[in-house]
Amino acid sequence: MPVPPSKHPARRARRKDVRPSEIREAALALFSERGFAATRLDDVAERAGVGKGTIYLYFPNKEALFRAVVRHDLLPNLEALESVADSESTSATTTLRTILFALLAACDRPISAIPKLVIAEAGNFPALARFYVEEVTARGRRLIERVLRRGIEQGEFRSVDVTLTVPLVVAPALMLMLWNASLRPYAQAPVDPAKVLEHHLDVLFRGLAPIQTYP
Amino acid sequence: MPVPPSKHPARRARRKDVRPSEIREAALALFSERGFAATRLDDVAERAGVGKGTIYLYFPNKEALFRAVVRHDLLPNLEALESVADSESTSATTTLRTILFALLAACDRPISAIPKLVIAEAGNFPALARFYVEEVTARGRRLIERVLRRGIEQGEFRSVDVTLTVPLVVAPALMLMLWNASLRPYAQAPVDPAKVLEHHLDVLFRGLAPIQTYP
Amino acid sequence: MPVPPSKHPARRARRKDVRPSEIREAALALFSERGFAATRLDDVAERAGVGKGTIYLYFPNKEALFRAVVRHDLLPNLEALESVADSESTSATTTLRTILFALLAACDRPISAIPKLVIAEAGNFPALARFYVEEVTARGRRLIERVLRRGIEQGEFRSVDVTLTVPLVVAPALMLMLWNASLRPYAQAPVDPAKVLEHHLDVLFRGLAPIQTYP
Amino acid sequence: MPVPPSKHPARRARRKDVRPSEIREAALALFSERGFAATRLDDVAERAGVGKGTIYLYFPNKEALFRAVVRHDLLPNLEALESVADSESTSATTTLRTILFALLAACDRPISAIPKLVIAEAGNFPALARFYVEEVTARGRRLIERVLRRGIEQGEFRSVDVTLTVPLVVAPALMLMLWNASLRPYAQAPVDPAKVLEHHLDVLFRGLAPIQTYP
DNA sequence: CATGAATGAGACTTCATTCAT
DNA sequence: TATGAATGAAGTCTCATTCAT
Repeated sequence: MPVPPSKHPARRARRKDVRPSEIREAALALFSERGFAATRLDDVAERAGVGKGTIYLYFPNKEALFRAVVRHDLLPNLEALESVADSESTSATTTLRTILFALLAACDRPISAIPKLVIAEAGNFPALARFYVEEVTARGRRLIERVLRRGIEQGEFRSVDVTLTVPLVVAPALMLMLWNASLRPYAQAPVDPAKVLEHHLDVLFRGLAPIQTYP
Repeated sequence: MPVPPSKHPARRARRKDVRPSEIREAALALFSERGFAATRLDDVAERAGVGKGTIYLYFPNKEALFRAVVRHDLLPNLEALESVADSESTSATTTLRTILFALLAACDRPISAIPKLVIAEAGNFPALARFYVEEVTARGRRLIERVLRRGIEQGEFRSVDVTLTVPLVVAPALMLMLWNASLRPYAQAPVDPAKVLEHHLDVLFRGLAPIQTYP
Repeated sequence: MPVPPSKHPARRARRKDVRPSEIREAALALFSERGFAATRLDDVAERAGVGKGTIYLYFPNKEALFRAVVRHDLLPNLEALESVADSESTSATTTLRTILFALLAACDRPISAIPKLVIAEAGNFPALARFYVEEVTARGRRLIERVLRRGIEQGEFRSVDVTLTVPLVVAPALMLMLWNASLRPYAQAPVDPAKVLEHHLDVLFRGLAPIQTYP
Repeated sequence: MPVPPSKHPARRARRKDVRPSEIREAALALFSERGFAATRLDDVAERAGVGKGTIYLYFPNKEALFRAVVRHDLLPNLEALESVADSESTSATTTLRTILFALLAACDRPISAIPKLVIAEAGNFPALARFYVEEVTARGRRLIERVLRRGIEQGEFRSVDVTLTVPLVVAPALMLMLWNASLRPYAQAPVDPAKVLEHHLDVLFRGLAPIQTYP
């Protein structure tokens, strides 16, 4: 019954409102490495530098922590992308380049593991999958569609079906993200993601270029 | 004289060498739905129509079953693709189309869940990840590279860096596969994968088209 | 992940259909000593001579085990009492004596701890409390009422309100049962329960005796 | 100049020596509902309107709180009963009536749950059980014995063994108390406790009446 | 060969207790 | 004095694995 005295007096000094973030960060790191089921909350606690029970002060259970991890940073980042995309001061071409390189840059941040996690666990967490589809996938799709439409209106792209084009635009960037989050450590000679993306934009923009008509 | 009871005469009558396949199939189906950790061997056994202990007659443990599931069908399918790719009777353009539509067709088969599984579990099964990288990813990459090189030599494509081009070619097809295996059930208005792929090929081939020089 | 081989080959030899009884018996013994919450399932398992997980083969959770423990032996015993009570071959006086001494005899059996358990946990298990009230308490009450009515009709007892009389009849026996199951080990000079019951019947029957009228 | 924050001025203003009572009252209420183990100290603190840590300022641990809850009000009440019983100004019959109705009246107060609690937890807290047996049960027994003896001496009762008679006298009242504290909420048509007690006294006093001898 | 009852390590979760503020 | 965030021991329950039949 009795609990012996603890030995981490320094911990309590930290501001209590950063605890949830620290726990989420630790959880994201471990979920990324091992997936949801294979991550033990003990390890999350240790990595966050808190006691095992502390997690439960901020998250009612493991699944809720997982949801929080997935949802927390996604929308701010998506909104940042949207504001970039909808500032019409630049060409659609430049905007797409900016967006895709922003995705590439995100590969160095923990958040880049989230797509892998959601893909892996969609079957076990339908509500989360729906959230992701509606708030991330669909919103991202509409974002790209707007840019593509603007490009077509401004004569940068030929008149393609934007709905069919979105996947082509984002697929290489997403693949780099997934690759980065899962198989890259096991690959021998990694290709330079930035070069791939540059090449992708080159081929894509040629493929979308207005058809030259000669008088 | 009474005959001793014999409860499962039918089961034993089946050819014993189909058991492993049945177990692998059941396991693949469940791993696809729930992932490796969340799949119970009881459920695999039930779905395969065998007793729980029977699995251990053919696979030493759960991880080995997972490896077998991942490895079993991949190489035959890859070899089939390779033989298609290397039959030089057709244009590179046609070959690529054939390959990508073969990937799309695989989306209706259980095997299509394997990339998702490998991506999800790479961190937990390094040996499997290495196998996949070397025997599937790298081999597939070389396969596409050969076709691209042939296309360049034959004047179908302009002279691009094939290593950088491979991801562009396959990314949309892989994305469709992953989407299909995870988030599609939660999406509202699904796009037609075949149309996407057709559009992808259209844009890709325009993007790779030899640069027109005018005299 | 892997579980090392076990070391209780002999256990499996027992007939599997006695397992639930063994587990219930062990659980009843421990619940009686410590109450529901303070009883660890590990201890139940150890006492039953089975592994910890074995309990879950027969009972879905601790609460279900508790319910099973409470419900299992009650009804058969109550039915036995009812058949005694309703065999009208003897006087109501004798029948009551038989019933109360049967309750006293039950004090030496584990089942005698059940009233204590139910009283203690009624607040936490309303469904169980309702079951007990309806199937044990109310049924027992009706049983005694029938005997009392018979006694009145046969002129053994004066014409009392049987509903009000039932508690008077059973209270001392129940108190002995509760005493036995909880505080008796801590008492110094125990009174002889049989003597108490005998005295109770003496006083009770005098108190219920028909009023003598003299001509 | 700003005034430093002071969040709970009202609480601290309360006389500090009422805190323990408030905590005991809250604890008694919750222990009664749920039992010792199932009651969380958080809930006790909340109900008492204090912080969780405050409990430990007055009680070294949960068990000590339980002991305090059990012991606090018992002795004063018992003493009150004793002073009633030992004021010889009335008949033993009236005294017994007064005592039993005092017990019945206590059923409406939280203290009435204590017998249930002690019965439930005797096995886990032997020291408490011994206290209860010696200071409550035995003392109560002696109290009733004195009254019975007085009644016999005064010719109100026939010459019975008082030790054997005590349980008969108190059992119905205790049963009403236990019933009230546990199963009553689940019963359909409750009997009127006062009527039961009145009937009990009627039957008891007839049963104890001196035997009429006719010259 | 095949089975499924049995096992126990291990994970999630709770909550009594502590202590810096 | 009072608080409540933090802790970690301990309990319930799951499930991969074994083995007697």
